Amino acid sequence: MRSVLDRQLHPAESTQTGIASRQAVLAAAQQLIQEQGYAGLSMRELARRSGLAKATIYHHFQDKRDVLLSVFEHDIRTVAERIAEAAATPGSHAQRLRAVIAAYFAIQVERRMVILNAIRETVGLEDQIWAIIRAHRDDLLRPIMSILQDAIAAGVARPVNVELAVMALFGMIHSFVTHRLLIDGNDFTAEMEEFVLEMFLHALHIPADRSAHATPAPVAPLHTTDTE
Amino acid sequence: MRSVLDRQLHPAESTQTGIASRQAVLAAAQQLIQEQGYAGLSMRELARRSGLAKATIYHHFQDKRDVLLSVFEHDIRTVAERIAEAAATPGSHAQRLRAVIAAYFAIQVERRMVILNAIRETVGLEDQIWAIIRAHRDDLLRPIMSILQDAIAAGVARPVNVELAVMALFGMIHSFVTHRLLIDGNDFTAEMEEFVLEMFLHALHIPADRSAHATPAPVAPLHTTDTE
Amino acid sequence: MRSVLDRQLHPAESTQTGIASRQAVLAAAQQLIQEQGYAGLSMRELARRSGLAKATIYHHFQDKRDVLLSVFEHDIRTVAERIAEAAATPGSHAQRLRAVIAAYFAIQVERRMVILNAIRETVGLEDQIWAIIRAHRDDLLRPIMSILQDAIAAGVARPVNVELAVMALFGMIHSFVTHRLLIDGNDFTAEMEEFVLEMFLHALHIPADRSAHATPAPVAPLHTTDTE
Amino acid sequence: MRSVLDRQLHPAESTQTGIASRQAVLAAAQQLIQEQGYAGLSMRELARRSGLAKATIYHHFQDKRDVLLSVFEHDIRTVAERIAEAAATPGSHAQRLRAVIAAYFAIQVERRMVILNAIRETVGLEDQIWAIIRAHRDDLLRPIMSILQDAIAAGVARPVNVELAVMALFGMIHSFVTHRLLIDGNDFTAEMEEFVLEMFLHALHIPADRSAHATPAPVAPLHTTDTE
DNA sequence: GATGAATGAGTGTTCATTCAT
DNA sequence: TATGAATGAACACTCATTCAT
Repeated sequence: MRSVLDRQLHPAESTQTGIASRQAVLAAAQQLIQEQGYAGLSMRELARRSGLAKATIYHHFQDKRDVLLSVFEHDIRTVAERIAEAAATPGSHAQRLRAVIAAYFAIQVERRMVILNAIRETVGLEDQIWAIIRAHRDDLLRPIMSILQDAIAAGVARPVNVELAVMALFGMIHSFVTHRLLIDGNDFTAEMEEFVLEMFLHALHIPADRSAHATPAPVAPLHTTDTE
Repeated sequence: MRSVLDRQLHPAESTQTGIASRQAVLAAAQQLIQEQGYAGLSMRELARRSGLAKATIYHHFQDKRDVLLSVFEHDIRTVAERIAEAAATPGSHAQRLRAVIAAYFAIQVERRMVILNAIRETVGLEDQIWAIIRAHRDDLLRPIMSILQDAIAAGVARPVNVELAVMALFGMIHSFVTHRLLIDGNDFTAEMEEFVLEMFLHALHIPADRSAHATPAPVAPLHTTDTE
Repeated sequence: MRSVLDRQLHPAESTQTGIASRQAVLAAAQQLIQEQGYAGLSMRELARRSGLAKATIYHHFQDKRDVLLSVFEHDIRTVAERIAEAAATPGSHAQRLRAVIAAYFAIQVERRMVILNAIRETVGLEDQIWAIIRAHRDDLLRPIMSILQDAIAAGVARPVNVELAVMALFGMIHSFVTHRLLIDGNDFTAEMEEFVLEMFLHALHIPADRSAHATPAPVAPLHTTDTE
Repeated sequence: MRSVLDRQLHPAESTQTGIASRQAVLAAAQQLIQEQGYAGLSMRELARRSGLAKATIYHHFQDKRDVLLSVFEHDIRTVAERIAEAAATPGSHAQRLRAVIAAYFAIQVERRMVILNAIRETVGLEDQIWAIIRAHRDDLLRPIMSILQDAIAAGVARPVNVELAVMALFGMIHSFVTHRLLIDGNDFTAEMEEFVLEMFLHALHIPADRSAHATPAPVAPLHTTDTE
């Protein structure tokens, strides 16, 4: 009966099968949310997909909210990891930003869902979701903010509010991802990545570094347990 | 029974009271969506708020989808009008962009809903919503694209894909609006508007024009019929 | 959608079929409660018995609480009527008390449920049930209290707190009814009635009047609409 | 797995902790029933309160029915003890009746539940509950019946069916307790006790004995194991 | 144009109980 | 003795929609 709201339990106490069931639910939930949005997450369907009885889900999670929050937290954490990884790419500021942008693009497209923007669906849940977001927002933004701070300190970028700059960067990416997923459908990812990078570099006066394209870290599918 | 999908009917056939009822439904729907998101739009509540019986709503709309689509179309049209209005502000390119940004910010905040991003909630409706968006996307983007094209033609801005640039601009704004509405709550609108404008101008190499702040067109509440 | 909590609607507005359905639900509910107690009143079963769909019940009643309260109020009102009727029997004080006792015995046995005592089952409902009980308690007690006041004024009975005396009378009857219904099963009603009357008359020093047995008013089944 | 229905097991087989667990369950059950009525006794909550796992309860009791019946039997036994104790008060018949009435009042109020009347909630359980009641009814009634028989034999009371008389007495008390607990809330216990005693004495023509108020035996909380 | 009545399918959640360990 | 895991059946209630009037 581990839950997002109940973290004091040590994770090793659960039996092997117990953990497996719990993760089966989370995996099914993640998949359902990707396919049908938050509103599409019905406990009935979740039970069907996870291969468990409805009542069994309630053995592992307090309620639907708890499932949702667990998925949400796991996801935001995974995204933060991916971004941090990409930001750690060696190379020039431009190269590192390119890697970050590519990674974030990849994650968003891969999941058909934009975490930060998808919040709006979850009206009655907002209070608890805020807490999770506030707790992880820094992890999400910090690696990129660091790059910008470095660049500014090095005199390579003009001085700006780096937090706002990163938010602006995320916004641009969201916009293109949404467009690609919902409107156009064609894959102009490479082109869009290039455009976003260029806009961002120009906005901050960072010189483009076209000598070599940084190879973005390969993006593993979410909810794989091997990286945890 | 006029509906979005049923436009061949001539508009004069409805009685005075008929039109009034239809608009009462639309107004109630718009209000409900703002308050509770798309998922919060239940026919029961819609009936209660509009003062009509549930069955009566089905006289004016084919089904819930039809109500949703009607609201959606009306809204996107209103937003397009506001943007066009703001883009028509006389002044330098920078001033006009400032007006556009301010207007878009105002609309989004005013409604607690970001149209383009909110689409994701409406899985299953997407097909029909796409049609509406595709039909109106140009109206939304064109006025701002024009400004950029002018600026580029005048040698004031560097040459870029103007469509992508406008999408990037919208994305940045969405990002800040979301943050303000859901995470922070404090009103840093002025600061954020300034930041977005500055980022965008720098990204396009458009010289800032601080001689005078363009006064954005006053934003009327949506769903007022007087402007139609 | 008339409900206990929603009395301002004028009763004539409902259609004939609407009223019929509402009463079918109330009748089924009354029957179920008799058979299985308050806890046995499931909406599922209520739908089955009343021949309506579950959702239809919610068209006529706000929720289960509303059904329960409606039945409860109707019942307590009916009991009050029966008692008032019996108390109006012409004859000596002893005769009238005998009539009242017989009537109350009959009602309780007929229904397998003792209203005033059965309250205890309805823990979470108590607040609203209290309101109904307080509103009707006087109607229940007053007719019998009148008999006692008359008897006291006439010097026939010793002076006592008549309200407490009537409560004591009800308590004795409940005790015997419970015993008969749940423990013994045999019908000693006549004997028990006689015993209760005798105890009560002695307790108040009212001389027994054995000249003629008052014929108790015939007890019609509850929930018949002809008396409303 | 000792249970009410399974008495052939020799009591010494249980370990010390086993007995403790069993009684923890009974104590929690008793408390839950007091607070929420019979319907409020859920195995889940029972597990939580008793500090045991749900499955463990099934080691000590066959099923929920068994728990209920065990509590019920323990309670009725305790009540019988208290009454016998009070009836053994030395003094006149009136004094002993006063002691009995006070004791019974105290028990009922203390528990917010009237055993004999509360049965009605437990439809479907009735068959087994009857058995318990029949087995203990005599223990409950006999001490008071004895007082009356003494009084009649001594020519102090008029001759009546003493069993019915005691049932009538219990009924009066239940009525006042119910009223106090559910309707009025104020504590008129002393006044009500006096009234009941007076009614009963008059009903049986037992002379009141106001020389000294018998001090009722102090009422210990139920489910204490020290008195067993 | 308007509505009360009605409904099947679905919502999330709790129930008492079983079983392998 | 003890328990985590699991479950089918039930729970009260809401959904968007239809239809006769």
